[in-house]
Amino acid sequence: MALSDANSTGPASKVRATETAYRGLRALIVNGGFPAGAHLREERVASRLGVSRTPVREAIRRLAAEGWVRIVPNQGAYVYEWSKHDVEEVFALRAMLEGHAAECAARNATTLQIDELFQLSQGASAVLPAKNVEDIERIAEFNDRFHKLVLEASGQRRTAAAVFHLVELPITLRNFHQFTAAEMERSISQHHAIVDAIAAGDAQWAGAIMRAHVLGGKALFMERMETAPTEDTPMKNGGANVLNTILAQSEM
Amino acid sequence: MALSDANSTGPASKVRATETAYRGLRALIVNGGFPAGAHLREERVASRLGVSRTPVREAIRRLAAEGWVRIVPNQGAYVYEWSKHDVEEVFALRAMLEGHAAECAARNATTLQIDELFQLSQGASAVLPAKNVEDIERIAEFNDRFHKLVLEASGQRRTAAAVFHLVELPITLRNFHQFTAAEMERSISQHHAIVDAIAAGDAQWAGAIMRAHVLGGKALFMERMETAPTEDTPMKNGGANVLNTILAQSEM
DNA sequence: CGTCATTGGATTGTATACATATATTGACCC
DNA sequence: GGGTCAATATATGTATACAATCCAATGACG
Repeated sequence: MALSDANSTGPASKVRATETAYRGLRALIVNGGFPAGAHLREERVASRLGVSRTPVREAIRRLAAEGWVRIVPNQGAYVYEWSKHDVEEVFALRAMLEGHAAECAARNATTLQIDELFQLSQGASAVLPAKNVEDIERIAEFNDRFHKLVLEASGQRRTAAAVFHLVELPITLRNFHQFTAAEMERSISQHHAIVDAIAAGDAQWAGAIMRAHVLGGKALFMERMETAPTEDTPMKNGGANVLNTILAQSEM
Repeated sequence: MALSDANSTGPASKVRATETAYRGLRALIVNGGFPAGAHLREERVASRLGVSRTPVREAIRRLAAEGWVRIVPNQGAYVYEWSKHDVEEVFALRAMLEGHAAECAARNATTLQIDELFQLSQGASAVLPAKNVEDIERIAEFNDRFHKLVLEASGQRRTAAAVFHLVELPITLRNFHQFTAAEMERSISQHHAIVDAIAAGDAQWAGAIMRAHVLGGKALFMERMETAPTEDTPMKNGGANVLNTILAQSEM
């Protein structure tokens, strides 16, 4: 989907080339254009994305900071592969960091922010029951903004940055597509509870729910993971990183 | 100190320019060459460090990812200032992340790693009581390697990266210089306890001590902070960022 | 006199050319 | 025939030239 744009050889419409490079390269990694372990030749990537090496270099550095690729000095960048262990680590970190953020938000959030959180969780509820893909997209959007806003309301700039870093706006949102109706409902109801806790100023409560919420997402994610890979993907080049694909099929 | 090298206009010896740019620019920020809020003009920085704009750009991106500067598209980078709030956030994050890492290390550490941890904490003890600056440097070195090794032994790659990110190898080590003999002894004895806990495979214990250890460092740090700034530094340009100076007078 | 459009300077964004380091391949020697 | 060394090719690291963008100052118009 988003790939069609990234692969186009023509000049990248009118947006900034560095953004084109970043999104395009990440899409290529996620969708298997560059499989795990692949050596990212700058020029090759550049021509493939229709930009020059400079923005590609910046994109690679950024992806390295976010943990997608590994840079070897004077040798280049190689794409990391996501093991089950990596996924577990990411969820554990998110539970810690977002839980902490929720605690801080319970102490620091402004009434305006609380109100917006309320409206976001209400907005998601209003869509239920989701009937089509469009509905799901809307819920995902609400979900996305909700988590972002909690991080913002925490006033913990570095915590927020660390979470973004981890897997820029990751999993919870992105695998919403695979949620069942019941799972979706539960997730949204947890959002309501988080708002309540923050509004009440109860830090412990807010943190506990958020941690449970994230770890709940992890459970669902791991469930899906068991079935997807280890099938006919010989871990070589073939069908790309199924795992990566699940992780961030974002691209706007 | 390290500034003399960073300010030299001559060609940066023979090492990589990108590294020169990164270290030099960070040193300039830390030591007040660019005060908080300053606009980092790429060309100006480049000429000041004796390299071209390209490595400077990479350095800026890297510093942005680490939270030292803020990038505004099409406008440039501005150095962040470290408020008391920031310091508290960083210590809170470190307590969480390093505590978590200690827990994982208690589960995953190899006997070899445990042995090395033991030797590192023993090595620091052997230096006590510290008589001169050189002794303190050696203890700081042991301390540094100890914390790094715990992160490595945790097997949590991303957690380790996040901690590095936070304030690349930060505070604990750097303000060792200001510790009293008693404080130093206590810190090292806590290292011993951490090794014991990891060796025993007791995750909860290891995590608890590590958290206490980091937060103890925070208390000492905040104590020193009260006295240093808010004196005659009108928060403008004057005597640089005292806070930043304390935070990372690393350089090597 | 205040507000808005225009123009000029300065700065970032991007592309490309050049320098340097690494990996590979082939030849030569053992 | 295998191993080592050297030469070459390829890729990254760095510098610089050019384009697009933004900010500020200035002048015109209401």
